Amino acid sequence: MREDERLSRLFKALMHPARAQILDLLREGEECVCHMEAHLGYRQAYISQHLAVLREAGLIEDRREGWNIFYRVIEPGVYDVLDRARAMIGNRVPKHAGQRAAAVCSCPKCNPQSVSAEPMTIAVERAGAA
Amino acid sequence: MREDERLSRLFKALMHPARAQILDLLREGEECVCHMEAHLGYRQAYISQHLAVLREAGLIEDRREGWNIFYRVIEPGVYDVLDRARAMIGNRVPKHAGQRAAAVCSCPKCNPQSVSAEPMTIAVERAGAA
DNA sequence: AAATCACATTCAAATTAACGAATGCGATTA
DNA sequence: TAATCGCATTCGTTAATTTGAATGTGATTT
Repeated sequence: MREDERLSRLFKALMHPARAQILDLLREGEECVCHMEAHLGYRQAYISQHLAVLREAGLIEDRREGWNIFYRVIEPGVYDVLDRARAMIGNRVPKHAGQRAAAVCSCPKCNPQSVSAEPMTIAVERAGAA
Repeated sequence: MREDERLSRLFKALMHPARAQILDLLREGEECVCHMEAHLGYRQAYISQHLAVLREAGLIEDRREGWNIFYRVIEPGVYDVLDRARAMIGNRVPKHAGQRAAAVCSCPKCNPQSVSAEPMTIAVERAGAA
């Protein structure tokens, strides 16, 4: 693949706001899909589609662990690109918008105590439950 | 315009190889359209279309001088983005592919001696000319 | 083996980008 | 003012991207 094609493919991957959000979410390390779903507020299939674009662009790779699939950025240099771009347009780099609203997904990383925590139902249970 | 929209617009502008070439050609300073046409080998209208995209993305601005219109990069920070991107994918930054093949266009910058040089006909004139 | 969980893929419709061809336009010269 | 120069814009067609909806898949539990 030629130089300009690789460059084009990189920018094409960074072009979409949802994909930039996903990459920002992966700044601190690998995350599962349910984590992105919970923190970004997109539908699961929608996220999976953008993950496929990022994967085919060679930016991320995945690892399965039981039910969950964890994604991580292959080359941290993407963050240099993202940060320079934000600096150019005069924006701050997001302090990974997640962090709060913890344990909203059921992956073992978000719920270290109970290896197989309850499904994504949190405090708000069915109104008429016991 | 929101942050993510501005970021998206920037990457969308950098996405196309021809536009990256144009920006690389403007590293050393302003150039006229005929210069890009001569050095990049694209048709004039094609270049103008990409210049319009770059202009609407807020990356370049133009200045008229007689017959020629000179373009320049507004925010040099784009080169930080381009260079980081190339570094990430393991490519060198192009040493502005122009420079040689000088004076192939008729703009006063390429032909400082004769303010209004002959049109783009170079050595190869009409076969049957005097 | 059947059901379930987390996630991926396919399909189709709508939007947008790319690009060639043709034409328009402002400034300059004759 | 008519012709020319350098460049911009519009138009139409083709290709790519986006996004929702539906469905498929591998690992796990029962």
